[in-house]
Amino acid sequence: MRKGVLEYCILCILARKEAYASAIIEELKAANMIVVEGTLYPLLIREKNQGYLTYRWEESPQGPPRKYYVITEKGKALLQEMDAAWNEIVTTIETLKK
Amino acid sequence: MRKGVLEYCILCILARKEAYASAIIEELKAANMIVVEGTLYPLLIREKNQGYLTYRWEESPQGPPRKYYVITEKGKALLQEMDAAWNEIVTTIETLKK
DNA sequence: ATTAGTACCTTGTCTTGCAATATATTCAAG
DNA sequence: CTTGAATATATTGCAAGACAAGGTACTAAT
Repeated sequence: MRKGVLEYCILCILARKEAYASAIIEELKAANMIVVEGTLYPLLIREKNQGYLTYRWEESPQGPPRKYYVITEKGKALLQEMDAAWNEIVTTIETLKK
Repeated sequence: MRKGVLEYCILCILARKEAYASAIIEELKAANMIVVEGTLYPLLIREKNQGYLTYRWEESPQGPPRKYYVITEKGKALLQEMDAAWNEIVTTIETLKK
């Protein structure tokens, strides 16, 4: 059921601070949402291709360089839309539960 | 983003009272969730095949007979799981939003 | 050199949402 | 008595997304 909410979660995370894929996975896990790399990488690439995200390379203190993703203005606009959509869904469920 | 939540909505509706497809669509529309027939029928059939729903025919006061879907015990159990999953997702979003 | 750890990426499969279209029943109007 | 409108159910074909599995590449320590 988490399907579709994932994209929203990613934008929420990146709206607060830029991050690289493995860090995003960790943060989601801490928030109780399990995501694997095979899901996340294509998603990030899609978002980047659509102009919602951009990225820059940064050296890692240990291991290969990291790809830090950054949310764009367009991405912030999308996030606002998704905030609204999310609230609507929550309201819908509440309505059906009453 | 509504993806995946749909199944949950259907079970919520049918947990309260049995209903036929067109009525479910109307109820969802009233709760602000647009669903079309090509989405709902396959979903209902899947649920039935997995034993979460069953149905019975009933004459309509006007038009062709209606297929009233009824939630099963197994369906109620699934609904409980989905309640838990849904609450978890809501909590996750709240965590990420803080 | 080899291994372990970290990180990025791709391929193939399955599920799901939807547009478009088809089929069937009832009833009323011509 | 057939045509059309309204109500219902159902299928097909396409596209998007989630994920398991597998692959590539860089760094540092042994």
